[in-house]
Amino acid sequence: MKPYSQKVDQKWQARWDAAGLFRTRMGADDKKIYLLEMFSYPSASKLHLGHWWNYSLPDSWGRMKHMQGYDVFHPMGFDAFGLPAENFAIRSGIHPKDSTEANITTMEQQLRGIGCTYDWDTELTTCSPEYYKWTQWLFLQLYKHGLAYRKEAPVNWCDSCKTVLANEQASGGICERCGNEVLRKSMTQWFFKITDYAQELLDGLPALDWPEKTKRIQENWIGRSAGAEVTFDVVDKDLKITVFTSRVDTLMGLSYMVLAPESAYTQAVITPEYADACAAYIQESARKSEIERTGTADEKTGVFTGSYAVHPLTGQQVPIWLADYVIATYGTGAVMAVPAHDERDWLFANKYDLPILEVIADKAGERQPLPYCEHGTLVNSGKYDGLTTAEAKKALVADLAQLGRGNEKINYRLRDWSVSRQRYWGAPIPILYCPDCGAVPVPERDLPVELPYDVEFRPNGQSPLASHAGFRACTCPQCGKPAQREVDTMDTFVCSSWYYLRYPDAHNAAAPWDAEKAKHFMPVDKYVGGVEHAAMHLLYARFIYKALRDMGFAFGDEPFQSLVHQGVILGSDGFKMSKTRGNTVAPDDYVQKYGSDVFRLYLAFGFSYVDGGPWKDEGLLAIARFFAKFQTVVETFIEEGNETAPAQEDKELEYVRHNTIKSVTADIERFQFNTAVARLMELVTAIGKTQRSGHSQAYLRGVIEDFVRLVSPFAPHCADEMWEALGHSDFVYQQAWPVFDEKKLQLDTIELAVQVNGKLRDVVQVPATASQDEIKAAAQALPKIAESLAGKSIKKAIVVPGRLVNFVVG
RNA sequence: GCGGUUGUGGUGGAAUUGGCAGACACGCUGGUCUUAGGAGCCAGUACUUCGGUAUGCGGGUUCGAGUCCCGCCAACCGCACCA
Repeated sequence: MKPYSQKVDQKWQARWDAAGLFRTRMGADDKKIYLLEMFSYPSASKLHLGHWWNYSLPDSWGRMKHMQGYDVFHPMGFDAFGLPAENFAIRSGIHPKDSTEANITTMEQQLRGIGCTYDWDTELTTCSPEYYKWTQWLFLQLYKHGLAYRKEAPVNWCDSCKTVLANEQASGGICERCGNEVLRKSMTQWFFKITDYAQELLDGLPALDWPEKTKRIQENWIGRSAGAEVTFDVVDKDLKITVFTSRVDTLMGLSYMVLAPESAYTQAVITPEYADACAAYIQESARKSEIERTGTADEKTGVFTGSYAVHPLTGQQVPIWLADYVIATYGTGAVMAVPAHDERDWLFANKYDLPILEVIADKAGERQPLPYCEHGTLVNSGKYDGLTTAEAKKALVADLAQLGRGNEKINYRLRDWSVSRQRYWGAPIPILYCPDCGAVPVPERDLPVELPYDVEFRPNGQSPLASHAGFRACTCPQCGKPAQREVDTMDTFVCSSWYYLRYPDAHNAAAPWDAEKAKHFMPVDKYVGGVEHAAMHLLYARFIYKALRDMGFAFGDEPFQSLVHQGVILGSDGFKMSKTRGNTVAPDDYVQKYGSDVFRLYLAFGFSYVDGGPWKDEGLLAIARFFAKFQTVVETFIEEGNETAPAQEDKELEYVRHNTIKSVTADIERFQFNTAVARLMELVTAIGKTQRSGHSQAYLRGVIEDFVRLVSPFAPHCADEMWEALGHSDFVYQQAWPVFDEKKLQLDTIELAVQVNGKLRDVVQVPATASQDEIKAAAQALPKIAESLAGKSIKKAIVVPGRLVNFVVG
């Protein structure tokens, strides 16, 4: 047996490969596990610690599952389109395709070095035509079913990345990629109708085995709000304005209306007299960045439009204003203002001297200082006086509905997913524009629309593909006239919204997936990746999966049944690893010195998987020591030979052995790798002890082989090396996972804590079969307890089986 | 502002449903074996005035609270003028 090192890794990786050990059976086996980690972005730097952390530990889980008899499908691929490669190309002049392909080659090598159970036969790369052909096909399906559409809309524009961003990628007015401020710009863009699925995306959350935190983030992002729509006439105009409000109960306190500067109603209500002032205001707010607009929440600005709206119930006329505290893309872009009961309206009304009408008192009917934004009782509201907020909502909506002026309405903060990107390195949108036929989808038989190589990708404010004549010029498939291709590419999140469906049949040239295989393998049983995708990838993928179901590709309702977010490994200084801080850890250095298994086992042992924590070199040394220890145990066993003696069990060791099997199995199952390793350490200590005392070799073999099986998910190379040295010619991966024997965990005597009034006083040894009375008697007989109880009366004695006995005395 | 997470020894971290707080390690101390040891083995290691006190702080429920409830504090995360 060779002492464990990187050489051992290489030896076994080669053998596993040759044996095709990790190839999935792909049969109609009922016991399947689809294990998936979020695929990697092909970066120029080597695999970093985060990759090891993200990939090696779920791999341990998958290895156990395989040994438990599951057909484990564990694929890996590359999310290969996207801005970093293109930005790198702009800096270096190296083509994104070339750099990406080179990076992938390197990363594959390094990923193999971890020793994960990937089925490389199903590897996929989103930037290859064989993949993006189907991304384009997906776009066409969505288009065909009205879920992809084109509209001019205010969008998030990053002037540094020269592209539009989805709301999810421009959160807080900051570009998710480069950190620059995002500008608002009106552009014609392609959108996916994710809002059609808002309610279902919300409803599906409770049943998912996902971190609650992540569900909250999605819930928050979808932002359901129940309220009402109210429609107002505009004086002297043939125009109705509909607003959304969650406080229709305050309708009688209406004192003005506000439109977002970019709302659809805006231009129609501006009277000639106020045209200049309004135009100036609209221009001014368009110029402001998202940050400027939201940063000064207390400072409201606005301008009167010259028009008046009519209160649908009282007929009273109220002025219509423009103000950029109203958001064009939420609700209808128009709101009714009730300054007495809304903080924003309060500030605005005070600033511009608009009337303030108090209509809500508190629940007891007492008037409150304004603005009063709680629920309460109606006052000054005519026939609605005295109703509670909830009652008033119902009554008002009913009255409005009779007049055809209102209805209940659910609103969502979620907006449609903007997927157009004015960049080169992405999947071309499979649409063309014909002067006669308009936007025409590329026929499916003509897919893929290939991304040309010889393109000037340095940004000049328009899509790089626009300047490639050969790409742009095409023929309309409907009328045969010259037409022009769409020159924008798709958001890379489109590519990653469906990749999990492609894996089982990654190289199928005839279809995006094999329906039978997809049905068999979906949903993903365990999905592992960073929490930063909570409101992006994880939401998009759920949407696409549901949309596919509704388009007739029925796999199920949810793609990822169980989700785990790995924590973050910090530098040894406790800060996030960064090059500028100089606290990064390069896995390669450690792996060369200690081998993959030592590194993996340290990752398993040193941190809680979902929390992460600071890196410590000393921890790694401790694991190296543990390796030396258990290899010595195995070597000593082999050298001693003599397995002919009768196999005589060691009772104490049997207890540790079966306790280890039980705990390690449960701990790996719930991703508590650190405690699993702790139990393995206890087992090795116990085996060592037995080995040094008088022992039966024939018995020890069984225990040692169990240990090798149990440690193999964390240290697969070293495990196979030991397995071979123990005389086997197959792989540990093919062995059955040990099963614990409950009988071995039952001891003859057990130890119970003895408390007096809840305070620990002593412990008592009793036979495992002792009755409650016998336990009480034994406990009272203890000198310390007798002393504590002396002169006091026992009011109650509580016996918790297997745990403790508590005497309550007065 | 709203929603959420976290807070345990010198350190990393344990503690299924409330039931012996600090598993397993690191570090430290002592012993042992060694020509030697950054190795192995054994023991100790929260604080303590030895009665007790301890899981961010203050209350509460309970025979019993790190765990449940209420109120604070701190750090972090998500959303944020969403009507």
